Amino acid sequence: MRSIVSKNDDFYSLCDRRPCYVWYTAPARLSCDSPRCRLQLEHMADQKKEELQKKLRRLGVVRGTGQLKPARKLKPAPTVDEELLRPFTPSTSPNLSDDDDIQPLETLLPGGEIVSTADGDCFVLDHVYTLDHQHGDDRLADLLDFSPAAAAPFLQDERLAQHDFRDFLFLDTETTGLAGAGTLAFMVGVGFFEPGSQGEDRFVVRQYFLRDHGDEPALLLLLDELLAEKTGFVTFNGRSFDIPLLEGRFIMNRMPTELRDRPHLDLLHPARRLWRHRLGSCALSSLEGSLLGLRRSQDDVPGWLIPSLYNQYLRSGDARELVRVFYHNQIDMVSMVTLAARVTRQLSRPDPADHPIDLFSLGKWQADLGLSTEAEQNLRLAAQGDLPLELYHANLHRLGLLLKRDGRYPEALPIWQQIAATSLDDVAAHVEIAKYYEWQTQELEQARFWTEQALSLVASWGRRGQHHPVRAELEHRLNRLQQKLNS
DNA sequence: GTCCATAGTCGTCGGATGAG
DNA sequence: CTCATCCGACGACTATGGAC
Repeated sequence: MRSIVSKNDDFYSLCDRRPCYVWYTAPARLSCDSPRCRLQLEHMADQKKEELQKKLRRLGVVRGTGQLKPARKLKPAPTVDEELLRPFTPSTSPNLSDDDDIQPLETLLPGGEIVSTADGDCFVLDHVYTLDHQHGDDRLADLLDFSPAAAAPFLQDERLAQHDFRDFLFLDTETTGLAGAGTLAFMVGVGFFEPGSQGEDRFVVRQYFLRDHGDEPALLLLLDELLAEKTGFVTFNGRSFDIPLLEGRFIMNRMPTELRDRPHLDLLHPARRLWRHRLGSCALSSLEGSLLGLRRSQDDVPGWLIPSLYNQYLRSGDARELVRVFYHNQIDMVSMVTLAARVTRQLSRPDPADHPIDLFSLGKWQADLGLSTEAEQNLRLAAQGDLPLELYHANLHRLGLLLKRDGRYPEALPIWQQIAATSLDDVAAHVEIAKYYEWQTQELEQARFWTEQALSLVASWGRRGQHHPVRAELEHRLNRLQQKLNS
């Protein structure tokens, strides 16, 4: 088993730009500004850093390759993993280097079983949720009030309108790294609705797991069987990550696939468009806290730690730490269900009581798609709410543009005037008003007035306004208006 | 009818951002 | 040498309307 593991695994490498350590399971290409690096630094006390530096020197890892000492053999597995795990592990955490107490998977996850296929065996664990299961602020049943059809016009995929969420497979993989040809999905979690014994629906999370790399053909075979029963996917960033990765694995195992061609609701992009303005980060773990009302328990593990836990398991055969990975994957899957409900609800039945920032985000998306009626409604609702000034102006700009494109100039005018009245530096609204008077009503005096107003705004910027391109543009406009007025 | 300036639209590019 | 998507910026192209 050791031969599978590259000698770069569990590698500590020096970050290029600052004297901090980046811990990573592939050749590190991370900068100090990466979130992982910052997080790592947060959790690493100075004392620990020094200890690690000493250890790294002993291991022959130093900055630059010029002065490399021959590295000592890494046998037995160094305890450095432990050091890094400590901030995230309860103090009762088992000692990984204790070879006497290795616990195999089947003992730790009693519900799991080894399933045999024509291509070998694979560990499979099912977890069944009733639909009244509470997850954060929501219940799983909430999703079935909605349809993927709600997302069809927004994602511009009509196939989403033809199926129920019961026809979709929720999917989330845990892998040996972020990307690259050598990355494996050592766990594939799928979730689906199915009728229970009494006819009522339930939600099944099924996790396929590679006890070692040789199990992969069996995993793919079992996954393929399940895929045949379903038509589409719900994922979080699966379009960029999980699906291309799995497709690569199918190809490597000489199995035909059509994963990319399926209807696919990737929740990341709708979530970003709907909530980025209000919530900032739209990582699934952030959305759980800020949107779904969920706090992960102590049993969870941060995503970036997962590849090394798997490597640790491959080396030692001890699956104790992997229990947390199974848990993590399960929660991801269930979060996708309630997140899908939130997304489809927001797209199909926005509530006037929703946060005005969310109504703005939705209205803007609808406006971009040409859904003018709905867009106007939501942008006007948002404008009545309590928006931060910057978004308030962005909201009014989008509304003004919508009305202008619709030829409704007289209705757009008061919108632009509202921006001009409430902003100290919004030249764009002034220019729109000037255009309106010049080209729509030929009130050249008014047009000149608003152009001059805009110019005085730019002048108030001081040195920055002096050479700003908008100034030249405004002066050009003013000259033209002056000529028209003179003739 | 032609010419010109202006405004609006469309395609493209680079930077961010998620996924483990 | 991940990769799909979004977004803002920017240049090229097209449509429009006024002047002659």
